[in-house]
Amino acid sequence: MQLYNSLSRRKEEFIPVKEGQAGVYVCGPTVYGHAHLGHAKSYVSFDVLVRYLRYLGYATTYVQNITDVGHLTDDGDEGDDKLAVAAQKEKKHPMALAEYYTRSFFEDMDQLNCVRPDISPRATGHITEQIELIQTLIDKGVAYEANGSVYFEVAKFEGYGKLSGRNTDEMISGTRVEVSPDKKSPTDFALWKKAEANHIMQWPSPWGRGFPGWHLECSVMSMKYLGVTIDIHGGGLENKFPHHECEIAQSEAANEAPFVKYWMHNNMVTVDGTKMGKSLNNFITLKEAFTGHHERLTRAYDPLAVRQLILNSHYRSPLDFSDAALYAALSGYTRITEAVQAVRKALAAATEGDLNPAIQAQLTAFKARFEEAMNDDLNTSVALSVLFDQVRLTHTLLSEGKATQATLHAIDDQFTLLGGDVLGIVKSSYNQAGAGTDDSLVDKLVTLLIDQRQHARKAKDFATSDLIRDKLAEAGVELKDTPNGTDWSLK
RNA sequence: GGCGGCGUAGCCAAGUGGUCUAAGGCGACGGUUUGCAAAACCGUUAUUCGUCGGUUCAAAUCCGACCGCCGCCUCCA
Repeated sequence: MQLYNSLSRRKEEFIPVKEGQAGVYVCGPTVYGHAHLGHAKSYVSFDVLVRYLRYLGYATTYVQNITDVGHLTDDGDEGDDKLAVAAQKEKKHPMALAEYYTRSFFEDMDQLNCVRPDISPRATGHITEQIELIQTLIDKGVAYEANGSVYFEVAKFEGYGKLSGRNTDEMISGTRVEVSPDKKSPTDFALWKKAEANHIMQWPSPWGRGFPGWHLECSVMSMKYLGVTIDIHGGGLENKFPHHECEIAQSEAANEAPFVKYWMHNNMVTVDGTKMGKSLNNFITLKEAFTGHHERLTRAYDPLAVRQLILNSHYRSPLDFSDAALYAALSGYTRITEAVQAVRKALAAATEGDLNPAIQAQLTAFKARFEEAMNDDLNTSVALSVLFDQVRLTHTLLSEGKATQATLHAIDDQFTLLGGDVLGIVKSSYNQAGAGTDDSLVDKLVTLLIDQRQHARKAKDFATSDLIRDKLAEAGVELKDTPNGTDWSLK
């Protein structure tokens, strides 16, 4: 598999540190608010990476941190802790706030059908390790204590800037924030920050009470769970600098070994063509997208339609969310879903017999094209197009009505494998009533009305049958007449 | 100001030197099917890839200029 490595700026063959194994670390959320569309793009993209690595047979360990301390409102090391600020606003303890939004995050990611990371380490759970790493860096002479805080001395680390393509001179001249007098150089960054007395989140350390700098947690936790050199480190493009640059500096200075083999960065999300900002009134959380409670959305969107929209473009391309784009993705998603449901329904009534070799050959060709696309730096857009080709094949085959159980099984298995296991947009099972309800009363009433409509149709009383269909449609129940009877689904 | 990216049909989007008179999805239109629909299937929908110029036997793909948009350097995945 070829992956684009942000460090080398080109596609490279993926060769893990340990044969047959893959260690993936992805920068997780800072849990001070509900997850939004930007989080969705990032975590769906890396979810597909992890799923595909597993599909290829790599024993994959997926680590994604939860940042619950240290991420400042200002990367110049001068702002307040984001969690502390939000906690004060919501009148909650920072840990309560972190817990609340961590749960919210997992809920949303589950909705998007992202596999849970194997380990979701919290920054606050690794204070000891962070202090140890700081001490190592001081001992090696690349970090210094000043007035209760500890800074990393960038000038002592030769490779600083190799990921983001910046040099320190430019950075100094471009500095826009006021520089702390404690720093030897404006480019130095905080490893440990001295806490004021009123700061709730603080821990004892050899340098007095304080809290860790934001960049440190990723170095410490990736090292702890994946080793000194990890295979893949993923994150958003906006974190390339300074966050990832600082991670490299800390980790490589401490371990004297390469930190990451493959750096992967996903591109950003815009909404209606402009960047998503809290102040721009175009900030859409996932919960808002799933419920439709946002002025820019005309309806609620199935979480997997959001997933489909994300997979429709490449992870390294920017993605513009709009109601129209979401709607288009929903239509496409529905088409795939209905094809899968149709196969499974037909399967129950299919005759026994051999697997149709012509169909088998087409499925094999689809699979090869799918893998070729995914092997090329996770080209999900092309992978998805293969799925649509399989949808067409499926409908054509079903309309002939001659497919054997073995043939339909093969189709279903491939939908489940490629569309389900890898892309995560095909479910292993769907509710009986299509769009789905487990309310048996609704089921009975709709069935009753469908029966009444059938009587009217047989009697050529189309005025009545159409009235029933129209009224049901108004109530959100859509009817479809098929050769085998009438299907219904909730819209 | 510094660094990076993007501009492909009505919309989303893949393709980054020849197989491109450019995947796929959505939408629209025509047809088959249907009592009528819906769904499905078939067909049509970019001789052209922001503009101009250059390199090359050959460019959407490489180079240059220009125009437009976006991101990072401060909040944000």
